[in-house]
Amino acid sequence: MAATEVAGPSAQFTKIKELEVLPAQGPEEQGAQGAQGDAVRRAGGPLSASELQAEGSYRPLQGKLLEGELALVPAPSEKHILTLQTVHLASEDVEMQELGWLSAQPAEEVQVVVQAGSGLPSLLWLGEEPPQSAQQCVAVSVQEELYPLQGLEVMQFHLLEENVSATSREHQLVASGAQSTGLTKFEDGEEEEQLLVENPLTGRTEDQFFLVEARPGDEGRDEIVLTISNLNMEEQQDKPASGQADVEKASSVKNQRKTKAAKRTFRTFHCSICVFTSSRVSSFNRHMKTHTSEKPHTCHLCLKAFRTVTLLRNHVNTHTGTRPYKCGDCDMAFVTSGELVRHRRYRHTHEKPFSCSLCKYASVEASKLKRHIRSHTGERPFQCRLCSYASKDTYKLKRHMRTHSGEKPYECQVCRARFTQSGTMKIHVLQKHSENVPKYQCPHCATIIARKSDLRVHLRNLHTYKATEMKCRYCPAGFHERYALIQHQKSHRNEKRFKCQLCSYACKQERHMTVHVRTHTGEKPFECLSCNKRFRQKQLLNVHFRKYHDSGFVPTVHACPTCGKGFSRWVSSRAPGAPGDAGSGRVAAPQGQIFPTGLPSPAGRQLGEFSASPGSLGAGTCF
DNA sequence: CCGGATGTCGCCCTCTGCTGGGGAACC
DNA sequence: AGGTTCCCCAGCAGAGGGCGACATCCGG
Repeated sequence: MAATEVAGPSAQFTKIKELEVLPAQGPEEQGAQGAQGDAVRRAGGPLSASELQAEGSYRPLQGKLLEGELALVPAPSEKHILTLQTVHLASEDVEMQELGWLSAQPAEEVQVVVQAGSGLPSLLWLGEEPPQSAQQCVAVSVQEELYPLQGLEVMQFHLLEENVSATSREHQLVASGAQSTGLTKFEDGEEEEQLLVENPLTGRTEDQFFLVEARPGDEGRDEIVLTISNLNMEEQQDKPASGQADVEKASSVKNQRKTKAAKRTFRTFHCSICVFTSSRVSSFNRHMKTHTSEKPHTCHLCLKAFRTVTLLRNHVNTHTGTRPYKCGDCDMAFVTSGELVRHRRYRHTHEKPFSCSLCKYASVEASKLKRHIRSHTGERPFQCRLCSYASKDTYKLKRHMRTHSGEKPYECQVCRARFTQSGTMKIHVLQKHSENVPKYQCPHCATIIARKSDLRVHLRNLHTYKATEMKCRYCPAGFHERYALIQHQKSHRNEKRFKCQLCSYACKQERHMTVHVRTHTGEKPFECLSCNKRFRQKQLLNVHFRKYHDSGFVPTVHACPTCGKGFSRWVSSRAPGAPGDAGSGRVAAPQGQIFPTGLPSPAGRQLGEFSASPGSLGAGTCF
């Protein structure tokens, strides 16, 4: 192991966390890419079983990295993905002392403790002697606040380059759900592919393999114990003459697997169209069919073609209604087993394998998590072609398009009113055509409001504390809540606030005081254009004009039902607020006259009483 | 080759909450 | 008589649940 020299990193270490998954890949691919100096990322390629499992809990970590908040405490059974993060280190300038030091001894298995959340990466190199520079090390940065350690049971640390002289290096960290060792999850062929190493001098590169298991240290989340299993040690001692590398593992199980692997002669099949590789020719052949458009199996009902008989059968089942997969807990049945599994998660088990790292949201499906994440990122991929609106999903855009088309697909069955959204119609039916409509009582006043959202507006407008004091219009009192102010001002309502300076007259309305003051000043601003007679009130002028200068004017006479005597006015003296009262403190008379209740008027009148003043029109008239 | 497991895309639905116009009450 | 206030109401968008249909992977 001492002979193993960790290749020097470039100016940037590729390391622990990044937004995307870095799937494992086959040795041929690695070799090819290494030769090209490219990154090993298999973007868009199919994921391995372990990756697929890990992807089940895809967690975008970028936002958290930036904000540095939100500690995750998921259930131990949750799956998490460990992604890679690029750590930029100016290799020549890095002060080694500034970083933590981890030395992986040339033993089969080494345990080191990393202080979590320190922000600084620790440097890990192989051997007892300190490295000459950071370039000979691998950066190990564990930011424990980014993910729960109990979810990271095993990692495989894969160094792709073998020499200090290399210009760049790549590391792969693969999260695995295996219980004890990451490699136990691999099927034979996969494992062998993982373990194959090429040496450039012999046509293969000599890679470094480590198995890194991370778990919380004794201090809980304050430190992290990395158990580093050296997978290269015996390779140095026991390299097969064929040149094919053999990689050792720490456990006896691994040793057995290594022996098994060493006995095999491998050949990998590399897809010329994509990055797929396989050690099984059957898998390879099957994969190659995915690149053809050949769909030999046609539905006899709709002529749609499918690649396999199974797909065709599932499709035909959608025509026939055949649903072989029946839910044991309800009456639902499905065409495929996957639909049943998903249904059971939604309705019965409530298992939600996809968790958001930024909030508590979890979902049954990855697509739902993907959609949810847009609410954090603000991403709106679906742009309206007619306006600036952009949506986070296709359905919202489609719904939005109704605002342009005017389409109202939802019709009320009672009144035939149409609505753009079903929810709007539902509220309409509830409020307009239902009994026992729920009402919302304001917790601060007696107001009852039909909709919760309107109650919210009510609370906002009337019961929100205002920093600046609001003054009463009529007195010096001040209030911080609008509702209290209004209630207080209402207490002034029946006050005769306007007091005459020259006599004891008082009234509620300023305009009445204006008229009254004219009785003191003698002012008569309203002049009859026909006879030059002047009046203090416009209303008096109007009455005068009709009576004396309008030949077509016929005064209405109200006859007393008892004696038949005629009167000019019918006075109603209903109590304010009673039906017929406009609520404005005015009393309506059948002639259309309005009596300001605040003005001096015949007192003590009851409904049906007659106003009889001395003068014309029999016993009483105001003319 | 088959079939189960898993992933992906799309559609539709519900629930929720905000907004602004209308109209009646109020001042 | 006119301005203001406030509840009613429909419009509209955000977020999430549930399912249909199909594709792909992989073990047997």
